[in-house]
Amino acid sequence: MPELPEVETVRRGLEVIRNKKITEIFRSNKKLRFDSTIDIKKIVNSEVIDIKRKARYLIIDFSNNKTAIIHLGMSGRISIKDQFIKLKHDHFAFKINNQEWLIYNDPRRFGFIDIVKTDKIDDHKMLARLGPEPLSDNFNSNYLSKILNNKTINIKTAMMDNSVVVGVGNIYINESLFDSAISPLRSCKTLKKNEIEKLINSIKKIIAEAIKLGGSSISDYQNTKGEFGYFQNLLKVYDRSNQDCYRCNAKIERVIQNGRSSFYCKSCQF
DNA sequence: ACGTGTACCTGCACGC
DNA sequence: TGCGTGCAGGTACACG
Repeated sequence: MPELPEVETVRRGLEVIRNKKITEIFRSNKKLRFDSTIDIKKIVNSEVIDIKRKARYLIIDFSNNKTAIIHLGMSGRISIKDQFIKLKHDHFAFKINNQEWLIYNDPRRFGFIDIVKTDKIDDHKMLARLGPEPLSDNFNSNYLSKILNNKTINIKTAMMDNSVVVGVGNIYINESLFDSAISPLRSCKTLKKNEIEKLINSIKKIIAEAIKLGGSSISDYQNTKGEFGYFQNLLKVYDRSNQDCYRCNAKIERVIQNGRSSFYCKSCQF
């Protein structure tokens, strides 16, 4: 489900649990990406003191010096509901202040929850090798040129690597490459400085706009209130194979790169 | 050290 | 209707 804009939308929705107490916990016996032996009961009776996001990870700090790291995988969804009536694929749930429930549902189970000591969070193996946030000043053309100069892989695969830049997934990299008129097939090394600048600007613009619109609801993404995002209405290439290019009217092509679909226009992306 | 392919899992849309 | 196939927002790892 989620790239950075969707996770950020969920994070904002979780603000309603700030300063509230976890009064009860449910955990299914199904394994998520990590084993089900992680003891999430450690946070019962503690209060939520902060809700952050790093890359596509939700980071929830608790008053007892514990932190929950949650990733939504491909199909994870968090909702806040008045009642907890367990549905298929509900894998954990927190009762909040004895009144509402935060419920995690994930059919494919590629997501996870882990609980670590708050001061050890950066040691977590999933957070260890993350590149800059796309909207931060650290993600700039000096930084990116240095990285791309050494790479022989295609630009699309490189930009989806979380050690290069975080949170840019298959939807938004396809859109960003279209916006900057760069072919996803280009070898990193061949990008000129002005193209790198264009690409960075497109990524920043598109990610920011998608956050503003509450993310993209392609199939099942919803925010914590069960509402859909709107950015999918603005998608220009993603999932548009054989349809007309909005810029030049040629047909959008679909190719597979590193096992993922890429959509692009052969006649106006170079 | 880097690049590629595969595994993890369920559900859905499609064609026969 | 039913079955087989391919595809889906991500990430880590095992190979060459």
